[in-house]
Amino acid sequence: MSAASKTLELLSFFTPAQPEIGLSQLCRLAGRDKATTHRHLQALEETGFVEQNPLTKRYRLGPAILQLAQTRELTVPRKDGVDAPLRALADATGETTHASILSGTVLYKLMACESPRHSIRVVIDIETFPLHATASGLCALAFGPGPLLDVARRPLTPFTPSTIDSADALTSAIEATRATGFGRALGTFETDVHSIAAPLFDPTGFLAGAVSVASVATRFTPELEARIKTHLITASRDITHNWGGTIPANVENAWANAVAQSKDLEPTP
Amino acid sequence: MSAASKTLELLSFFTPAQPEIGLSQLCRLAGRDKATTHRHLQALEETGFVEQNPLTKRYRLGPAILQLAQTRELTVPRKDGVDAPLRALADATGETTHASILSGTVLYKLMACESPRHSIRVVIDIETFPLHATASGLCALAFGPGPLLDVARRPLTPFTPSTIDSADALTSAIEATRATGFGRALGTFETDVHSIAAPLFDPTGFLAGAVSVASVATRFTPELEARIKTHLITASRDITHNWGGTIPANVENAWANAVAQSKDLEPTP
DNA sequence: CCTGCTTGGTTCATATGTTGAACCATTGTT
DNA sequence: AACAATGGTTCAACATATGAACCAAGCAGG
Repeated sequence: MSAASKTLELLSFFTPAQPEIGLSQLCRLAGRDKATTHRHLQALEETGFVEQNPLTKRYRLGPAILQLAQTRELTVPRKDGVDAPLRALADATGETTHASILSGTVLYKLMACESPRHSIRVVIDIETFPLHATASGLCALAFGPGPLLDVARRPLTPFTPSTIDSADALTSAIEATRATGFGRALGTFETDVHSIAAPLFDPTGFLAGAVSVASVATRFTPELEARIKTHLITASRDITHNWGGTIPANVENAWANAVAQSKDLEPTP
Repeated sequence: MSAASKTLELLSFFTPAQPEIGLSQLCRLAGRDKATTHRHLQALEETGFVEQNPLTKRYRLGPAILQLAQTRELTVPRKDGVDAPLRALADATGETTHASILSGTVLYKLMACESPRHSIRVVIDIETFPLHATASGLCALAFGPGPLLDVARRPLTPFTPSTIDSADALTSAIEATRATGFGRALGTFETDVHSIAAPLFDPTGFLAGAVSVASVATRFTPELEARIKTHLITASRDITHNWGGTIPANVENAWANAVAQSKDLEPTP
């Protein structure tokens, strides 16, 4: 691992839950020497990526980040165009929703939105989504670039007893995702969290990310799942459209089939 | 310069004007070897700070930045609370306005706002403000932490024939800023750009940044200057208040004196 | 006042990771 | 076909990162 990577890694320890970190604390978190960490922090401070609270001497993220974020959003507008559909999806389903974007072989959280409907709800507090264990990840594997598969297989970390742990099981999960147009992850990342996700596409037709609804197992009935799926279709179409892309025909077809089947199996009373 | 700094420096070449940069181009911009730059980019890509456009193979800023920006804004809310006052200031003065924040010894651009009043207007296209040559910089020097002075003196780069080029001249400019509560830079950074700035403060009473109006020399009359100053006071109070701070008494007094004097000298007809 | 604990920060010999000229593979242009 | 771009890779030479040990400052308790 390069020195630069190690330096950049430090930034990932700053989260809304812990926005200010002291030198010693950061050493423990990163598992690195104090001198090393200090020099890394100095490099980050020089370039404006962190700054030191003059009162507490602790470090926090710096202003340079804001500028880069602005440039990024101008270059690849993603946050714009996600907010409204994500909120609408949360309102319609009464569950927590989130959107993620694929960069290289990593699926990053872009935004999450909780519905106030239930007091027990899922909170998304991870920054990147494991590809084999989440609904969004399955979408990425099913509709994203090929090399993703090699990366996903590498560790196949078992988060829960239900986590997919064999290459075969993963392949069939991916096939199911391709067939229905929805990623499905029932307690495979966190027990009692059931998620359904739909893919998102950019103007070039590539998979750009995923939108997902995370529900609590105890209230995840087939009716809810069907409702989530219909609203997911809308959300995915809206976001993809806002990003200047269109849903590929094969995905639209898969959705149509999936919805038709669920109607056959569970006819509305 | 550390390898990490060099890596981070690469990010600063991505701007709204040039959001996608190829490897060779970036080598030229950074003046570094191709292999070096490539490894740096890989480190940035691993951590999500840049991503490669799969079509053009060129690099652009990545999604990790957005998350950090969100955390930063939650930690130190600055953008919120600047937008409205800055816009109001631009409307009231008919000139380009901008806000900057101090981090360590560097004054970073936070946001700029152009007024559509005149078709000839100032455009802020720098990312950091030289302390000795800009109105905002003088505010930082006058009201900011002491060590800033040592840094400002180091190069004293002459941007225009009017740029302050001696330690004595700088000292008296800072004293003038302290006395009036306004930083004044008439063509010292760019010829024909006249700027007035007021300081901004955070909850701990430290100088947090500056708010500034940049006008075109040919229309910069004493009347306009007076109007800019009164509106700057409002903007500075508003932003500082939005950041949870208050204007120190000495600054308020300086403003009161400055406004009274300008009224004596230039009585309203 | 001292002792012990924490914190942020610095030093310097060691060796690890970084560097860049030269290299290859593709692509588009003349 | 030859040329000149592009992105990307290799490896010996060397510069730079590393971390144990160190200092100074602040704080709590006896």
